[in-house]
Amino acid sequence: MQKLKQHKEIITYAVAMAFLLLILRFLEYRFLILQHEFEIYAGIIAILFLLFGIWLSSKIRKPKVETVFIEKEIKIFKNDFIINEKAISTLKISPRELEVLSLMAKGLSNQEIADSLFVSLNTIKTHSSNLLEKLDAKRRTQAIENAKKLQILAPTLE
Amino acid sequence: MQKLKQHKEIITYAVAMAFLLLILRFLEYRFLILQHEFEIYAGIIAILFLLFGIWLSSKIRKPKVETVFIEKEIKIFKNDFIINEKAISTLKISPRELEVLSLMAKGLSNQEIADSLFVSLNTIKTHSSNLLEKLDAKRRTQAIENAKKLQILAPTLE
DNA sequence: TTTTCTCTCATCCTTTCGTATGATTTTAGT
DNA sequence: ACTAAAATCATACGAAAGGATGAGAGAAAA
Repeated sequence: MQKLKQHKEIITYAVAMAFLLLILRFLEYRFLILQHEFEIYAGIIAILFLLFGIWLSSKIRKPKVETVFIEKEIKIFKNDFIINEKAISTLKISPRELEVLSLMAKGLSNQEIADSLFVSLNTIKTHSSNLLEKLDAKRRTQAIENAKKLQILAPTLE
Repeated sequence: MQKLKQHKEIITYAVAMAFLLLILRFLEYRFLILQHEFEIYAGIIAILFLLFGIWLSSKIRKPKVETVFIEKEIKIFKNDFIINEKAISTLKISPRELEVLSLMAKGLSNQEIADSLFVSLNTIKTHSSNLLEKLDAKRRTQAIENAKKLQILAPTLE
């Protein structure tokens, strides 16, 4: 059954061919006796097979495949920021330090950070110092820049 | 002459057709006398016109074009950062100040900025002070943050 | 020519930041 | 119970950063 389906086209052509030959036979026995009708008979055959050829051709011919590449632009927003947890753990930055770091990046002073976290200025200074060392920075501005490059901090976007 | 060229194909088909009919005639006079050879004659006509039909079809018919659309994904990273010229002009930030600002954002100290711009530390301090006032900031970290929010500086992306 | 702007540099002073060091307390894991 | 890491706080000093102010040089606009 599957093979029948696979060779469906070939079978179709074969049937069509057989049908044409049958017509041929029919015409042969019908008109052969009448000698003078031969030209008409030949003409019919010619037209018939001409048409058959045209039809066959359209079926047989493989369609030209034209491949068109549609360039689909996929905009990737670099805003889909994912915190680089690995960097944080490898640099051994503690949660509290990270907290301080993010407030630093917002432009707060040590005193302001201390106030908002309800700890002393000295505590923030210690965190700050540790952060600078862990982030290999000499200044807080550099620390912030490095942290953003390492995707430890989200980029500042409007 | 031009018309000849324009109808070149049609003429070709006409000539081919005429040629085939000529063969038909020839075969007619050649084999008609021999009655028993009629089947062969009919077969030849059939094959001939079948082939002619196929050939004709291939010439006449427009080639079947099957268009295959393939979506090609093009990743576009959207860090298409555009400097907010308006903000710069409304805040009256001078080119030199902008230069200092961008170096600041990279984490350089005033001394390092002075060295890289071949000016004195005092000059950079002046620029820095002016920048802080223009950007409504109390600290350089805040100035940088504000500048990035105003799209005066590009965001830090890896 | 005069004015304005930008860039430059300086001085004095204050504030903030950063380093070094030590100590206490809490939390979490062994 | 012991240990290690984290968080807290402190003191003291030195290094940057920031504020206020004045001033000179050069270019461009009025």
